[in-house]
Amino acid sequence: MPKVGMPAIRKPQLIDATMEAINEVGLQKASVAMISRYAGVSPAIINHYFGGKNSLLEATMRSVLQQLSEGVRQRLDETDTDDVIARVKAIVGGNFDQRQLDSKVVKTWLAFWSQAMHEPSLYRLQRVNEQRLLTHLKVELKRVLPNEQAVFVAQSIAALIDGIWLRGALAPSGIDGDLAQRIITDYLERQLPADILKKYS
Amino acid sequence: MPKVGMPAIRKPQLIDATMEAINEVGLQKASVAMISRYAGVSPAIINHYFGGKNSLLEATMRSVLQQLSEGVRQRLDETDTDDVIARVKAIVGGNFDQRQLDSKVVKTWLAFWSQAMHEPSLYRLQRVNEQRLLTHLKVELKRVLPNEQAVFVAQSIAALIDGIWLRGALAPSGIDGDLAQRIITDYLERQLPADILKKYS
Amino acid sequence: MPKVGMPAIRKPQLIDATMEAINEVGLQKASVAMISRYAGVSPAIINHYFGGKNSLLEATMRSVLQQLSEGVRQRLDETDTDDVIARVKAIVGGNFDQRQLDSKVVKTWLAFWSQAMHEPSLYRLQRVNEQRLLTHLKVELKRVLPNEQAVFVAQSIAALIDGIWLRGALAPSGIDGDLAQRIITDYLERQLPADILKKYS
Amino acid sequence: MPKVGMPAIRKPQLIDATMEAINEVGLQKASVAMISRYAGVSPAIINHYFGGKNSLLEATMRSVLQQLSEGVRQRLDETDTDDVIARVKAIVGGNFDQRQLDSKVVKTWLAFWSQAMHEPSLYRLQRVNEQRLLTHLKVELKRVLPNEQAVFVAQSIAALIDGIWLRGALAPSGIDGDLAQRIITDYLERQLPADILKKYS
DNA sequence: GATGAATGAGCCTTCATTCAT
DNA sequence: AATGAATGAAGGCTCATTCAT
Repeated sequence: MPKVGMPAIRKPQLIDATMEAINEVGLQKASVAMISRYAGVSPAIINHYFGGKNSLLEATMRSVLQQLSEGVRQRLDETDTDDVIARVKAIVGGNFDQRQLDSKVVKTWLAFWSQAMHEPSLYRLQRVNEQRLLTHLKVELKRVLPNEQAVFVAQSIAALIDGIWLRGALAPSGIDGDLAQRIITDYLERQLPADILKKYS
Repeated sequence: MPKVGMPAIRKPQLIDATMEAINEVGLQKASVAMISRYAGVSPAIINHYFGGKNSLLEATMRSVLQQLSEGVRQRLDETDTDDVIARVKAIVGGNFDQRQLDSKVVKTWLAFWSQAMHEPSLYRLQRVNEQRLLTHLKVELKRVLPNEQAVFVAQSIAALIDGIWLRGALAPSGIDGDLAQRIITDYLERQLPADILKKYS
Repeated sequence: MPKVGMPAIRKPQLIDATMEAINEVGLQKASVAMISRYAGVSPAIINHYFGGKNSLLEATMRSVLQQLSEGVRQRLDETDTDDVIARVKAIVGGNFDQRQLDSKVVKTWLAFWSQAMHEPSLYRLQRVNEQRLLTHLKVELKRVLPNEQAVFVAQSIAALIDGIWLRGALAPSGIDGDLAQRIITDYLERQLPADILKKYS
Repeated sequence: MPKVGMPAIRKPQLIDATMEAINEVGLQKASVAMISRYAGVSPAIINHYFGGKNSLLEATMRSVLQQLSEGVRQRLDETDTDDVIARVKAIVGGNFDQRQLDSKVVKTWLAFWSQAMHEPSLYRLQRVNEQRLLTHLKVELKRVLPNEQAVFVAQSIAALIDGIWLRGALAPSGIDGDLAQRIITDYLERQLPADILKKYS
């Protein structure tokens, strides 16, 4: 009499426990034993559901990325298709969503970022994510800027997002989402031609 | 009389081997055995000279930070004290120095960045470094911008530096130092008042 | 459902293996690897059940002390409450019980005796044991001797017990329990007043 | 230009350092490095002068035994050849000499006692010492007691000496030499025939 | 004589994983 | 489905010893 639907319960539970463990002691010391303890289950469960620690870590990262991706998509959906400034703000806002600023998530992010350089499976996930951010920005900017400048500005904004996030991750005061918006909006406004600016303000 | 002066030879040798190991397999898997193999010495030597793996890692990070710090200082020394734009460029240049872009160094950086969140000793080193970059920038910018804006722009440029560096670290093509200079110079020029700009171009 | 109740099997098994190892090569060289080999299990099992080598050693000592304590208590229980000479003999007998004279146990005892001076946890156990012997003797002797002499005689008998035991531990012929009884009984008879003696013989 | 007479300086210095190390952390943790640190010399010195750690330990034990042996011999030399009670007291006194009660010496003794069971070279030294004490006592006692009783009493006194010493070694208050003399003298007086007793008191 | 350098062996412990139940 | 039992591999570290100087 196997209970049905257990995977749908156990998997998120274990992914959450993984992030908690990483938050507490770092990826390096987040052992299977500790993760399972956080989840309140036996260590063997992890192999049962994920087939190994590596798969669990990959699933955890995938979960974080998905959350980010959805945060951005949602905000874009709620934005006027033509209001470029608002759309960029939506993208920035999605990247500084409250859930993304949780210590647990931030540390998990950073851990995977470092880890990704040595694990092809994580690397691919990371790359897709990086490119998606850039693509989103380029799509919007190309509608109001010459092609070349659009790419240039997109790269800058992507760098600002990651840079502010990274520096905030290390700061004792945490990541300041509002400051991020102010910095990036200011930057964007200085790049847009006067007529576009006037149109949306 | 015994051989003397070995520490001066062994310590840098071991630090270099540490970076090589991190470059190859990541901090997590960079074991004492592997590091000593890269250095061509016995594993016990690490404890002999550093007293433990942790101290070696700390020394390695310290070494990377020092190299960065010196790169910036050198470039600043070669720059006209009054030319703010040139001085900011020097700071940026120091952060994108050829030695800092070496794969070995980049991966070591990132590994420590992630690790720093869970090891107070590394955390402190990292914080000092972060603050130093910000301070350097603020000192220069305050001479040409109102106080509040100077802080704002300094934070932005610091974020751009770290963001471009971080995104480049993950990109297969590596970090593009020239692009960094162009993006940041462009940003700075859009922030400076017209009269200042004219003066230095 | 997993196998259960293993601790009750494994713990005594590991404690016994520890004594065997100490018997064979001494406490100093009794490594976790060797102990687990004697027990026919993997070295990791020791940490699984005891959480470390030190705890296993402490548990081993505790086991020996308990065995001794029970041996004395049993013999006292089987003795007439009023027959002081018989009760002292019971105490001596318990200390020279066959199980306490086994080479394995003797060497373990001696090893811990030496070790106790530098490990507080072992020291406490040892002290309790020492004091218990003395107390047992004093309780009995005070019923037939003036207070001061009772203490004096109790100390002497305790010393005789430990001294005979210690010297026997080192002798190739082992510990001679009968001789111990004769020596101590003779000593006691020479200390007791004539009327008491007559009463119990 | 080798300095001459160095062995005569270094060897006692190292033996003393060994006892200090044993006193501080126990035989088990008294490493060559620590001993040499106590002696203020390089670890290699030990191999130079003793050819290995084991030899140093053996020499240390030999030194302790010699000191004991001399203490007894000296006191016997100062005693009337015919006064049996005084001679036994001399033997006891030698075993509870002030130098033998030093914490450093006591812990060294006990450490070796335990160690002796597993190292033939130490075992032999220990045995010789044990037998010498017994022989000394028997020689004296046979002059005033029937052969069989003399052996019996000698064994008892030897056991008292070792027992009091052992129990005192573990007690926080240390070894009480005076109590030892009182206990043993009392015991002896109760064993001696009345005429002998009268003769020497 | 004396020492710093260097090492190989071994130790305790941790850990991801497998398995019988 | 779930788990306690068990393990082999590996990790960091300590240590006695050797050697060139």
